[in-house]
Amino acid sequence: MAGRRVLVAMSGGVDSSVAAAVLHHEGYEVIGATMKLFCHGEDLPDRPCCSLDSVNDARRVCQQLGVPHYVLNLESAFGRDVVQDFVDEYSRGRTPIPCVRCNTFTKFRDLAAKAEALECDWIATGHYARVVDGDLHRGQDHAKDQSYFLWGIERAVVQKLLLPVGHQSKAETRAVAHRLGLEVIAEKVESQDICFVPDGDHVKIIRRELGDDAPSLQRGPFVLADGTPVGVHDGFARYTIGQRKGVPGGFAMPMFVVAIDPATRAVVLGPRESLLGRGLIAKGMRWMCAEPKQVGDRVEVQHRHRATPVPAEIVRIDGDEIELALDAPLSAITPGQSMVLYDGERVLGGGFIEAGRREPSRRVALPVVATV
RNA sequence: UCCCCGAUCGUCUAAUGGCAGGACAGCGGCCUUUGGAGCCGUGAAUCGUGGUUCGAAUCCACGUCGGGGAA
Repeated sequence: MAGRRVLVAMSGGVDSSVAAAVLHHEGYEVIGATMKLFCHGEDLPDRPCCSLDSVNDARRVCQQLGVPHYVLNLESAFGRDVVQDFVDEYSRGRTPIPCVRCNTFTKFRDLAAKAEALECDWIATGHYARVVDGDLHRGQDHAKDQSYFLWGIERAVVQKLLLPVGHQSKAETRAVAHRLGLEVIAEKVESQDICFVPDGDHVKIIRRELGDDAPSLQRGPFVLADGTPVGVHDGFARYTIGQRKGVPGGFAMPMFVVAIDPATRAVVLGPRESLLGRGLIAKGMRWMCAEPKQVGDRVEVQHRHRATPVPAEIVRIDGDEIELALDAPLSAITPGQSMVLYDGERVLGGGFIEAGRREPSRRVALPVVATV
């Protein structure tokens, strides 16, 4: 093992604080770093992460450990890579996944670069995932596993990644926090919602960035698959595939959002069965494993956080685009969301969902190339 | 300004003289470091005014609103 200097990304929450404390006690030379990603107004209620209070909590933990603490300003890059993408995706009728982009670009690229600059040998976070033999694995506690959000990390960065809480449950993490005397943060509530959306109202962010006349915020029709209008909505950015809330009632069965068409601003509704897909196409595919899989290989696909992965076969790879044939149907395959490929516990890679297919995707018979 | 038909929770509907029920939407909670989904719980209606009846969403009269109708 090379050096023992580690940059710990500290949000001020329990998990990353425990990560820092554990590494410190194990003899690592810990440097705490809190990222400043955006600027809220002053009078926002206390939030579990990314607020001024959180920066203070992270600093206090570092003071208690007797390690340095830095606040790194990554606001402009975060604004471009995460916030801008967030509003762009909604404008295109897709559903963004900011946590993945934040991990991919902000935490494990930009912050990793800072670690490099600080001559750190390692980078650590409080994520519930594990690094095993250079591969990223699910967190030991599957109920808390966060590997779904981490598929975009470069393999080279994974080699330098330490995830001290990945082998334990949340309850154990809290217990460790108490044992190590981190009473300041031991019982902080879980962070939830998107960190840069203060009150869970993502429409506000879109309005702030694009103005009141953004097309995705204008009224538009609810239609059935055959085009029959069945109501009016207040902006397709308020909807995502598989959504039931905010859909007009009066049908014999529950109706869900099946598609969003930004051109006509139509939100298409259908019954639960119409959400099922047997094929999946993703772009921006990144392989995290040492040897990328090939057409014909079998993998397990997870198409949303906390979904049960299904077995699938890779039927097509074109550059960073991949197409999968699913053994079992998945519900609500949503453009813009992540799909992550696993081999059991091991994360193989992931990409952004481009489309789902009703019928199973099939492998195109490859033309036989003359053998040498 | 004559005649028909219709009007029940936000929506679609059930109850045809006997406790106004259901589904979806809404709201609250659980779950969750995206958005959703799911689970549990919960508020919500007989167009109005009279009349008949032990009892009216239901029958009668008038009115209001909506749809239809060849002096």
